[in-house]
Amino acid sequence: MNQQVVLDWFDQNKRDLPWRNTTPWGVMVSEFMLQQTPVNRVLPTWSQWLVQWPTALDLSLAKKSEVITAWGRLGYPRRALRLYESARIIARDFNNQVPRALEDLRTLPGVGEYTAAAITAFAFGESALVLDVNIRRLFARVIDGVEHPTPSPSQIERKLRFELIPADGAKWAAATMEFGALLCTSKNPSCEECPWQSQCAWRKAGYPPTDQIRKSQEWIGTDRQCRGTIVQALRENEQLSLTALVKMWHNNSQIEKALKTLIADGLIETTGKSYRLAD
DNA sequence: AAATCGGGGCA
DNA sequence: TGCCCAGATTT
Repeated sequence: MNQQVVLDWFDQNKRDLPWRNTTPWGVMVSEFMLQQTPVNRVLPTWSQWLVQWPTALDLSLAKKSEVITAWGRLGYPRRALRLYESARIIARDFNNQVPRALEDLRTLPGVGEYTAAAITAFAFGESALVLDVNIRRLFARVIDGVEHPTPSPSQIERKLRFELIPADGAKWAAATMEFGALLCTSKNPSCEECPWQSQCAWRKAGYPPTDQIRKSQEWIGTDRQCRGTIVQALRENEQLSLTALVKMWHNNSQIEKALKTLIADGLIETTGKSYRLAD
């Protein structure tokens, strides 16, 4: 994969979002608001929020009723209360500075795997495995050849996406996210404008709809069938990469389980990068 | 894994 | 109505 294509596209087409140039606290507020709420609806509320409470300490001194009111119509107001509680913790335990360490971020209420990685990348400019719905959909299409990603990322998906991160991991996260949000959209993607259209696996496959793959377990098949598919593929090929195996089955978590059991049973072995039949 | 968030907006 | 949205948490 040529990562530079997306990085160049990002330089030319990125939106001028206010949280691209702000404090770590500003980034953290944006990430809370953007959890399941579209960018355009967050914009005005975010600007007003940072004028009212420029730092975590400022928010920690507010009343709960003020916080709920300022959240406006963003939805899921429990996010506002988690941000409020996180602000109090940051003010009390972190000297009013958003913590840099991933493990510290994860202790804050409302900061899950995605948000911790996003703050690492967007607030501190450090490389992190950022997997939001936009990025996951982009890779599902270009690499895996399916329309939609699975409901939640598996260990194998994390590993494969981690291996794609180039030197500037923070820019990579922003660029792929913007790409998914503006071009590789969930509905009506702009494939004709996509710089990756010639190598997109989903396009090559004829844009098959994958709602059934995503939502129906029966369509995928049993764990036993998954193991059989892997073994048969390894009989026909000397060795296969994880990418190749995932393409074959499309259900990452099931592949992951099947590979573990096959290794435990001594049927296959791995070098870390590829798999082959055991002697 | 699946439901829930005492959600909201748009086609 | 159904789908989508820079997810997190609980059971």
